[in-house]
Amino acid sequence: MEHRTRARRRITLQDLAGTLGVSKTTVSNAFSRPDQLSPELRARVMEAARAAGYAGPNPVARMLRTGRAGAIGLILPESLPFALDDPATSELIRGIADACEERRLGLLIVPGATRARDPHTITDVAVDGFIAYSLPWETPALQHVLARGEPVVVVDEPRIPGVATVGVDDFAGARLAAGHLVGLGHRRLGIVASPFRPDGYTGRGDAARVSSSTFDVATRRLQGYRAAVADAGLAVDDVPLYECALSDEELGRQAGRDLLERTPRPTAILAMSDRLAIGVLAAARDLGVAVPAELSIVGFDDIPGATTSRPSLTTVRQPLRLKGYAAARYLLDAPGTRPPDAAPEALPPDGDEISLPVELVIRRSTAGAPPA
Amino acid sequence: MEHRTRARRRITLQDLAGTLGVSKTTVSNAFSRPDQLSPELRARVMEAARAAGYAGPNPVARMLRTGRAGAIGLILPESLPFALDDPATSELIRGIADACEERRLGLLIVPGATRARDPHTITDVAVDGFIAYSLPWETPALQHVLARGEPVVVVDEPRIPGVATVGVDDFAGARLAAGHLVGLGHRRLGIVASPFRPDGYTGRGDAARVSSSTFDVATRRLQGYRAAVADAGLAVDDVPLYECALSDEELGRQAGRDLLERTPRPTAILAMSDRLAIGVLAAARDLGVAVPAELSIVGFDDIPGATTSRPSLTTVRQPLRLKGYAAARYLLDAPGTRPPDAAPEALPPDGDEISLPVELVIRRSTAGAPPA
DNA sequence: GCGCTGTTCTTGATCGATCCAGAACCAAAC
DNA sequence: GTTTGGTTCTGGATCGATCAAGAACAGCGC
Repeated sequence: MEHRTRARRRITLQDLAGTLGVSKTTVSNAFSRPDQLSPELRARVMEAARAAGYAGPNPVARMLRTGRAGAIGLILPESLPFALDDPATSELIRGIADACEERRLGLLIVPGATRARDPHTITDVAVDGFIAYSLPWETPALQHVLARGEPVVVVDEPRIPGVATVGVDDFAGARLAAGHLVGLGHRRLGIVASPFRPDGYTGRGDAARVSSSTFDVATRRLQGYRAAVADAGLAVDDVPLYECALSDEELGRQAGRDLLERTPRPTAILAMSDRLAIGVLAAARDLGVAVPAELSIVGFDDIPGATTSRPSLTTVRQPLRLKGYAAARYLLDAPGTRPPDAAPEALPPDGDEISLPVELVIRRSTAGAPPA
Repeated sequence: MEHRTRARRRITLQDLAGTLGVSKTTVSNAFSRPDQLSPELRARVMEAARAAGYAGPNPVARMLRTGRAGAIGLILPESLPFALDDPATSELIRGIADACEERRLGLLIVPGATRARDPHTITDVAVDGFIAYSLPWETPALQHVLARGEPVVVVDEPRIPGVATVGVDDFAGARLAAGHLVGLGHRRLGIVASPFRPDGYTGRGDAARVSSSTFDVATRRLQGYRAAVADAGLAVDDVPLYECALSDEELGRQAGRDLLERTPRPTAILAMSDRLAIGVLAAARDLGVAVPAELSIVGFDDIPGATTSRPSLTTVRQPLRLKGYAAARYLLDAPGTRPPDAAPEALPPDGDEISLPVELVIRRSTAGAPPA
């Protein structure tokens, strides 16, 4: 037991150099730059290292010296368990992981940014840059990252001047969705929204909340919906809105029930995410409303579950996994980010906004409006 | 543009101390130990920091000095996308994340350990300890971690003398599953196994592969199955075995088809994971074999999908999320792991094996054996 | 023999913080 | 007036590596 209590100081590169009678640079080279020393000496060093139980340079010391951390950080708004439950988020993570594997980098996850007031977890973490996903304006964690001056790429939101952002054209996507419905003859629509503010509110739409929204994506999608509604000559204010604090099936169901119990009942519902849309599907089932005969539903995202739902979901597809991949690649390759020795020319400027394409995918949850 | 190219050296604690005319220790204390200096001076320091754009101590430098990294590493056998697809793995991650949030630690994911020959990704990462999940014997990445002497907790496998392991009693669980089936009168069983060696083999059982297995869990579950079979007075060697390279539905289906096309057809199939079992369910559907009337199926794990499958799955429940949580807690609290200042007494010895309980959950995929 | 190029290895500075021991100062206690 | 005690602040050593510059020595051509 003694060997643990005594906290025998771990052997260092310096020690090893000492016992070998060579300089520490040589030992360092043996591990990190094998071409810089003769094969025989290198073999001797490695042998001595094995004998001494030295497993290679301390990563932290190396980081300090080189300035590279070998990992990127992912800042998530909610807890990791929640993120894993959410297909859109986990697709995003897959995309980021794809890029990390290409570059052989670790992925450091820092969840719960929306809740955490304490910057501790963020500031104490060693990464080469951060990806911040779907955060409200003024998230303290994000402020700290920006203050620290580390490279950051934001995915979806918030758009911050001078900070690179990867996202989709939410306005166009939403407009496409709503345009599809009005094109099918629907005149009584309803909207199920993801949150406008990160305060846990779930309930009927509230103009004050909408106008003070701290979530860009929800705002832009709403504008897209309304643009199509207005284009069709309908009154934007007549479209009922239900806001859900979280994008999950249960709240979508709750929203669906609220909207479907109104009179006149909407003939079509726009949901800002597929999970919400699937919840609305459940609400329709609960209330005996036939989809798509009596009610059309359009989601957003095109998560895997959108094809397997009953009926399958018409939705706005966004390339979720690609979004993660693109964000990571941009983070790693953009000028502010890449190692100083890399050529700085011919790279996109900082603060870029990368917009990935969206596409309306028509499945079985939408059909012509029922006769009035 | 110039400000980026020029790579203006980032301001340090030292610089700040210089401009303020105080010592760096004082500045350090202002950030990390506010009680060590007068409120006025601290205010001055913080103000100057804000003015200078200094966002707090460099985490890497702090790590080097303090020896704490503020994150734990998770070594996964496959890619992260695969892990996220696998409900058992993602439950485990949830559990680990629970513990990380309690302790406000980051979670650094290092995937693809089975494939990676190059230790680079592992050795370059700064963490306070590793959780290694379900790795075959002699995974190079694991060897490196052990060589480095970092605290490690293994989840499930491999069991290594002197290394703490968190798992379940696979033998007992498997025996329970098989005992349930023979208790129902089944005499012709089949087994769908998770891999015995990490070489991508999928196909009929092979005694040589089984006896040279590098996956402890599969081995112990097989032994558990066979123990129950032997207890019932049946010939162990008569039970057909199909090995799947990966624990996913598609391979389970393939295995199911193989087993169900044999004559005599098995009346019950034991699968080493729920995903495999769900694949067997699909195979039965493909071949028009009624479950449970003509075929009983027992899974392992009790993933969320086990209740929603048609029919719902009888399975051996293991507390997946708790397993992750327990592993992380053990890593953080066990003697080898905790910061040197903590009291070392009254803690479990190193190399402990924590075994979490399993439980047979009987649902609708099992029933009495059909009349011969 | 002289300079030249190239390989192999070493020295000393550096990355940016924390920590330890102690200095300076002031107030209370004897 | 000296001691004691308690804040508050400082200087230098230290964590464990990498890096830039240069020394030592070899081989090669002329």
